[in-house]
Amino acid sequence: MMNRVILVGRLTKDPELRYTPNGVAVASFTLAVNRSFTNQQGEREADFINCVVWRRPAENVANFLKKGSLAGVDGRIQTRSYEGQDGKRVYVTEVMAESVQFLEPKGQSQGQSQGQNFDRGGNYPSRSNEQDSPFGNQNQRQPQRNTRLDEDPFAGGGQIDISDDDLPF
Amino acid sequence: MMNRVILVGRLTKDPELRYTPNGVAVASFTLAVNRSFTNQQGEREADFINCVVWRRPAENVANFLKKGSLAGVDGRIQTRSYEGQDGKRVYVTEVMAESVQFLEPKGQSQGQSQGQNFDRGGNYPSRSNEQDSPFGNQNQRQPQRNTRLDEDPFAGGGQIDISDDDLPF
Amino acid sequence: MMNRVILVGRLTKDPELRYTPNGVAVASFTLAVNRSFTNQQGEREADFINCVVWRRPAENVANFLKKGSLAGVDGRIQTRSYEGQDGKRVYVTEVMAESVQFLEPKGQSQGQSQGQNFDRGGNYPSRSNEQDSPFGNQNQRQPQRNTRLDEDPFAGGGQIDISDDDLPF
Amino acid sequence: MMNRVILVGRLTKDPELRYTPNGVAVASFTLAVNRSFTNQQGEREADFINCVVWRRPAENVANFLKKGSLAGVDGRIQTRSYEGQDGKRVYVTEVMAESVQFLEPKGQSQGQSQGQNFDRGGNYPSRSNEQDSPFGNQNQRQPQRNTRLDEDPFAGGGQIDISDDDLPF
DNA sequence: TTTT
DNA sequence: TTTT
Repeated sequence: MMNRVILVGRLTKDPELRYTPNGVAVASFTLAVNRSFTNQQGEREADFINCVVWRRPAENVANFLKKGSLAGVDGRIQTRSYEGQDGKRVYVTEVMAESVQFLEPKGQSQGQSQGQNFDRGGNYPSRSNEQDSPFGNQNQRQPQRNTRLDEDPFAGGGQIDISDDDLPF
Repeated sequence: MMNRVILVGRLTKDPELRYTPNGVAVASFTLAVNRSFTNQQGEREADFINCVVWRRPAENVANFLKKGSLAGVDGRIQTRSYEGQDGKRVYVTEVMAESVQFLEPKGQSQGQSQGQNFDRGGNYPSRSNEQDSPFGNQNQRQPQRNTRLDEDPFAGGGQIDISDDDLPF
Repeated sequence: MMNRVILVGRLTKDPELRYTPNGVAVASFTLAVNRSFTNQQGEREADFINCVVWRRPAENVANFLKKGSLAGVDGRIQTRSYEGQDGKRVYVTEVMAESVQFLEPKGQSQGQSQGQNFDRGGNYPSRSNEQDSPFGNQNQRQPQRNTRLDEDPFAGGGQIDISDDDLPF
Repeated sequence: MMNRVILVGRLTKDPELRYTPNGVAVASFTLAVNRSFTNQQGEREADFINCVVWRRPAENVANFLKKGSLAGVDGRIQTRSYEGQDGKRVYVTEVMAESVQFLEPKGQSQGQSQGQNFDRGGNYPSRSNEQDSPFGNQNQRQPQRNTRLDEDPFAGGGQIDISDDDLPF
């Protein structure tokens, strides 16, 4: 089984940074990737691809990228599902970024670190629980949260009234 | 802008082959790609990734792959949206396969063409309208169909009563 | 069989543009790709990866990229061999770019076409002979040239006295 | 900077497994990747791509893959150079595999672990010195060996009389 | 809900 | 709605 995605595009908005109850950082952002071909009307469309990063690179993304920034992503496609507000299952396909590359030239935008690679360092817990570890082991009132992400980070859940352990991340 | 996806996984079901009103073949299928790591429960999960192919490779996919077949995909992530039955916009992220590789060994399953590459040949119309050309130019009662795919090939629209030019593909 | 390479890096020199006897353009250039990790001395090394492009994108590369330009490449790894000057076989591994992306911001360097994708258009001969077609069919005094490239475009063959049909491309 | 390679092909020979003086495993093998197109003579050529893996996945490769095995590689292109026997610099381009996927069906060949992913586990030292750490820090009579690999694992150095700390890996 |  |  292989699963590899590489993208270069521009952020449609500032990235969103959140923390799990256990203090693990997650950033989410959408990349607009212009197509290399035009449609029948001669227009160049774009794909809008939702991306997620964890831990240190998440914080780097939040610090160095903003709406319009040119960024590269190397990661995998990930699918999850959650219960929608109407009670039916919503299926989500997004890119889990393993490294994010800042492609904005030095000095342009506020980023001082051109071409820096926001890699997952080697000092993090084993990859085998990278998705689930953020939720911790204690206090599992909604234990399914440990297997699959149960909310959509792109759905704008911020305005919903949630207690700490309801947090999607 | 760059957009590249490579997947190797197994079909969750037989592929579905359809034709646009203009006679262009489209196949859709879902690839189950097992993750290389395990979750907190020690289970190996999978991602279920929807893929679409057009034209000749679509027909090859329909002829040579079936539920459980091991296949490789080289393509791009594509996003589209359509009007859901409840009137609200549904956003779809899927993989538009440019070539599909049959990785099943010879003789296993019915496929007689091991390792064959279901490439888009060179004899097709220019890539610049690959998404839209299937829908043709005439009879545009729902002209938005020419810019964006307006139905979800994975939503099982087959049972809906549609006339020829309502076909999602 | 699958073979896909994606690179983002900077040109180590201006690209070299040549033409085959049949007038087909080939550009070659080397991309310096900084590694995301440091070595034992704490230095960040780079990989220097030779790339080749054909036809229209070759001319775009020659027109829009120069030493130091940031570029993205989507292509395949290609291996060839040729007779070295000492009579022994030299093996070459390089990237055959299918599309080249100019990632330099507008106005920076002379390139006026930021983010333009130097794709192979759809109007070229079928992919099935993309490597060989440049050499044409006539005048095959060195017919092996039609099967495999026989000189190294990165070896600096320019200073060698060659007649038109000795050209490596 | 981005650097990503994905390959699916067959081993041209049994993999070679070596150990550094410090006991770190390195496997090298060549993947034959058939092209998806044919040349002017209508023949389907192949690219022969040298690959290297380190540590645990190196041992898995040595145990489960052999000549003819179908394998997938996810990694990066790496370039190095070493002093040739004639005193001139030899430049090498190869694929440093980060994970190797065994694509042979169960029971075919000796491999009992179909579809297993020979990933680099999470329990290894940080990626920042993945290339150099095998050589250790002590006994650096040829200190350049710590910065760049100085011999070609594909050159068949086995027959050369070398003491332990001369080992290329 | 989309970027230059 | 998921594959071996």
